[in-house]
Amino acid sequence: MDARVEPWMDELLQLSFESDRMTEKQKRIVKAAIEVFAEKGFAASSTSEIAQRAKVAEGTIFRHYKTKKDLLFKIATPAMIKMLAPFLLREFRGVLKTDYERFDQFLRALIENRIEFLEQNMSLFKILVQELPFHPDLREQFQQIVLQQVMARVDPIVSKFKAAGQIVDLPVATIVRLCVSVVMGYVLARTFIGQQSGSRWNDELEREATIEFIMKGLAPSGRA
Amino acid sequence: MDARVEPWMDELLQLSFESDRMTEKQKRIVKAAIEVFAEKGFAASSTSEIAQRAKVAEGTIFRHYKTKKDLLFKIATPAMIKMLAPFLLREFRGVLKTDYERFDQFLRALIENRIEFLEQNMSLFKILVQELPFHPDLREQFQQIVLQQVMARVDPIVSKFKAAGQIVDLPVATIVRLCVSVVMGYVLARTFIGQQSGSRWNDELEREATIEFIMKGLAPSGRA
Amino acid sequence: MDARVEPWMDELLQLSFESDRMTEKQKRIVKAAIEVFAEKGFAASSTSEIAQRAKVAEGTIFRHYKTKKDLLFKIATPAMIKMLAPFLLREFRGVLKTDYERFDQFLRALIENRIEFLEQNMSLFKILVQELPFHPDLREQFQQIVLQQVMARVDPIVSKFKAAGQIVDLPVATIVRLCVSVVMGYVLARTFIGQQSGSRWNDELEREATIEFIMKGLAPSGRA
Amino acid sequence: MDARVEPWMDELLQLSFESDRMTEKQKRIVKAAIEVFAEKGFAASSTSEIAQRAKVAEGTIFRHYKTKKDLLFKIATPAMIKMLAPFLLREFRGVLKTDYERFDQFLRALIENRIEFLEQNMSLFKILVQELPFHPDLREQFQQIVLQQVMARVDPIVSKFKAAGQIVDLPVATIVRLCVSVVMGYVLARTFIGQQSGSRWNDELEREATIEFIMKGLAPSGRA
DNA sequence: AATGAATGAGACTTCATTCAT
DNA sequence: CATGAATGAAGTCTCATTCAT
Repeated sequence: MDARVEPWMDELLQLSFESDRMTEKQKRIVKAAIEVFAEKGFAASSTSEIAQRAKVAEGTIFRHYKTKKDLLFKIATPAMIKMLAPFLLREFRGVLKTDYERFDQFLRALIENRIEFLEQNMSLFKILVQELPFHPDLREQFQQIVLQQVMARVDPIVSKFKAAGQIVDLPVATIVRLCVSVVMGYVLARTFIGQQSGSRWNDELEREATIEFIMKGLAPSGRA
Repeated sequence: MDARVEPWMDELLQLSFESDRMTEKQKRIVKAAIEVFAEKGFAASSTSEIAQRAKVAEGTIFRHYKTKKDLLFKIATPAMIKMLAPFLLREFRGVLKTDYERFDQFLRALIENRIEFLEQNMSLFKILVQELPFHPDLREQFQQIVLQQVMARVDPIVSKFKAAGQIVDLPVATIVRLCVSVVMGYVLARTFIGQQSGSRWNDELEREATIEFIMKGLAPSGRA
Repeated sequence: MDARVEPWMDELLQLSFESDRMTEKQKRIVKAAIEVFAEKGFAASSTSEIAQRAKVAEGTIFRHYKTKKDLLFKIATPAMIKMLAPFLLREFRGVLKTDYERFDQFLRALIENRIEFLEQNMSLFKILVQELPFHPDLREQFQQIVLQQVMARVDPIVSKFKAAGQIVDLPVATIVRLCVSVVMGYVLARTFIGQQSGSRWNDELEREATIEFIMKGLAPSGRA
Repeated sequence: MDARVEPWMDELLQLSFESDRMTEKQKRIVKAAIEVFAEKGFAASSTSEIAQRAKVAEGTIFRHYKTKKDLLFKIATPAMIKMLAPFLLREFRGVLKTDYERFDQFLRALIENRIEFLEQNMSLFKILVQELPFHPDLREQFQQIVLQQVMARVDPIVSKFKAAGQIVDLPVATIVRLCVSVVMGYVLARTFIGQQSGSRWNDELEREATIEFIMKGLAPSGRA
């Protein structure tokens, strides 16, 4: 349970919180870059626009980030890590404590925690999702950090509930995939549909329906 | 049930099958463009590379498509329509006949039909998903064609199963969202994980688990 | 004597005379580039200035030459070859016919032929001399083409005169080095000093002195 | 014989030896600049690389040298002077004492002295040769210092040997040009060819051949 | 219809130089 | 004196698009 955080992970974690060490201008650059990348996509974003929005000279960007791609990576890597912080950091690990008695308690806690995060970091999330398919190195990072680290921490918890007969007997990876799909779908729908002017999106209802859907979907099969 | 296909829809449908009217070179251009767009993303693709792959002169592309964006649209619009063909075209509407007795029969038929399509048109699908966020006009088309048209046809069917007490009493939009999320998650996982060299992806198991997950998740709540 | 021209050499030779195949604009670009490179040096030359002088758009340069460096190379390689044409091409080989009875006849013929060439191609020569130290690949080409090819052709001739006791018994390479040094010195002085306004450069005298200096310097040692 | 050193020359001479007054950092800057300039050429060298190699901040360079070009000049001018030191400075003037009985003694002494210097200052020499063509002000300095000063001192010596019938009756400038050409050719060949791995450069032989070549080339013509 | 040379706007990036600390 | 972050002009190069052939 007390899975140790590897040393290199510590380093990464610090990376993701080093915004303290950034100069004022660097922060403006990163903020502007996140905005522009999210709005137009990485390839369609120009460093000149980023510079303008950040109110710095274009050259300043390249003093801090060797290339445009470097800027993307220096944004994307910490973003990944922040998304996983609850799974990695001791102080965040409260949400993962295994003494939830019921799976739906655990699921609800996790989902609510991450949904909140995603909503506050929609742009980062969008950039990640958009660019992962086009940058093999980014994708590898994602696999190593997200898939492996998260799975390593989630597996024992899910396994426990499986053993307790609370959820269906499927591979943990499959269970996680199903959960993630549904939650992502919820977040996307909320973002796209919810933003539309005339739409009526009853968030409470949708969230409840989503969680219940997962719970029922994962209920042990031979329940009858 | 025999929802009429509106006139403008006819036009669109023809658009999506007008490959017959295309010259040999046009077909090569479209094929090359789909490849390149899917590989690198629209913004990072160059017309020159498309021309090279299509083995035509750069100028030829612009003889058929006013701009690069026009090329994207002339690819994306038919793509959307092809994806919806089963919902729109009479001859395809077999999969949607409402005389399925059970919801899972209907779901299974639909899912299998569309999964097959997606797999054969992965590039088109990828382009659509990638570019929708960046092209409001494309997005609007998507909403008008996909959301409205499909919902118009799916709604009565789902409503029937709801009325029959076979599935949970949630808004049809919510039910569709949940289904689509899960299916997309399945397709994505299959594509990403399945392609990895050392991975063991038991497709039959995963697909069955996915469908069962949906079925259970949508089972009427007060079932007991 | 009828040393065959190797196949790859044929190719190179054609390269150096393919100006026929060049479009009007390409010729202007090359001409402008030679001018600017010679005036400012390669590194200090800007493609924008070259474009202006050639009266083409900057982009046009890069349609024909992938990079600025490519432009340099596409200029330098044929330049080297043209300089060696008399040593390589059959039709030029008149100057090298070995039936000169005396070494000074041979030397004089060669020098005058090459001096004339150098004067008509001063810019090319200057570029070569300036850039050779900074481009290893160019230097290697130079060594393979100039040093090896020329030496292969000059060696038998010089050896003959050596055997005939007309010139000093030193390694051919040394003899060539001494001759080349002196001729280069003559050309450089002529160019630098001769161009100065108030200078009195008696070309006939200098050239004669130069050739006589070489002849005497290379006279057999134990002449007495 | 005791040609006075003009006052302004004193200043220059001190310039070239003022390294004593340089701070530690200045010395590092100059050393780094010489390295980089020689390696890449002035135009292709960046002040940032110089700063890095000198292990000083970029700003520091500009505290001591107003511009990059100023740095070049502050390097090049003393370099010229050092090269001429034997001709200018009293204490060095030993090599130039006119009481050599034979011209070849004088020549040998001078050549050996300068060759040694060149080899120990190859980078400086290379920079000078490379940049002279592109900086008119540098060139003018060179002409005023080198050509005029050196000629003023060399002329009487060479004239003496001419008068004594030891060497050919050509203008002193011509004689000097011939000597310099040959010596430069020797130094260049030694540097380029001698550095190559598999090359066999017999330095003693080459140097002796070079000097003998000059001697014979300059021998009085009507000697017979 | 097809070509591909030509264009020029604009992309990313470098760099000498300045200046507040 | 020294620093190094910041600048913005200028550099190389790409690219969608046009047009004469």
